[in-house]
Amino acid sequence: MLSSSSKYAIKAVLYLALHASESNKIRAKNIGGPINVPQAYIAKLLQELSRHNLVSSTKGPHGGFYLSDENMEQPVINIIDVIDGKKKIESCMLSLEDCNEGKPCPLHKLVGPMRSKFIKSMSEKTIHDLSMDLKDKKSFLPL
Amino acid sequence: MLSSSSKYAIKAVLYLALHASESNKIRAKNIGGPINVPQAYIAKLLQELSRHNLVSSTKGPHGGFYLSDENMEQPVINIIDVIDGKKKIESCMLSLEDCNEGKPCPLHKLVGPMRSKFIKSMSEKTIHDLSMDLKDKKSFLPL
DNA sequence: AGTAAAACATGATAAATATCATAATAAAGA
DNA sequence: TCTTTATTATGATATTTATCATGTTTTACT
Repeated sequence: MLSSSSKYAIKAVLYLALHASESNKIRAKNIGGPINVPQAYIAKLLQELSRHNLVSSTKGPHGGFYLSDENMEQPVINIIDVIDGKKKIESCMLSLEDCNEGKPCPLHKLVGPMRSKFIKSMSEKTIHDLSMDLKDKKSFLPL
Repeated sequence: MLSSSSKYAIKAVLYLALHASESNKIRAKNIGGPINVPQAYIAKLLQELSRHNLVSSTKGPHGGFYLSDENMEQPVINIIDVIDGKKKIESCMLSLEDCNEGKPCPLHKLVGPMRSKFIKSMSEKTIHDLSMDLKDKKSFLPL
């Protein structure tokens, strides 16, 4: 459903949402451990997210990654989009070129409505929303 | 969501459901074209399905692949299971080891219900069901 | 029996994804 | 301004997944 990269990216961003702030940036090195992802790899992903303004960062001493208020209001799907590309998640279940309501593939009716709902949730829920759940112990992250 | 292999396999099985029979078996060579999948690859996948009794086959002249009545009654999910493995589709959205109702990951509530429904449909709908839709022009396959 | 036509089994190659490593750049503090 | 600490940029390696190729076995027909 999601690539490992996307999963890693979401975990990392949520970790930042909970533990980092502009006055307490977190280095890439210190993120891999807690979320159980190879350090070097998460660093690369964070850079990609940074390039697309989904996370904030500063270089040098006391530098690191954190989320600005603007970053916090991004919907989850933007992370997936940057890492995997939106096409991947929206494309037909059987990868047919022209599969749509009018000319659905055999799995379309089975899957279509759920996927739409899924994409809708992912487009509405922001990082902030999800991190609130975590803070309220309505959901959990550690491995 | 599904691997290319699974998609190919489903397409091939549905193609057989529509066009093959015990008295009119279809060779691997003649399946790739219509469903737009490399011939050699679909052959390999069909063998795997055959090994697991999801399609029927006979060797030699006039041999080929077809679906027995028993094959027709298999739920779609069995194809996915043989090719991708069930774990893959059932596993947590963030690949957390112990993610469940009691200790859900941040995406669990967003995705969980849909996935359950998806798996349920896939477990109920048989090849026969889907091929009926195709015959009735309620759904379509070609590329 | 012998021959040809097919699946079957196995392994080799290619492409995509994930992971690792290294050098360049920027910012902070002495 | 120099040194240190961090991201950033880029490329190399490894692993997985998809694709191709080749030989073996089984079956039908002559």
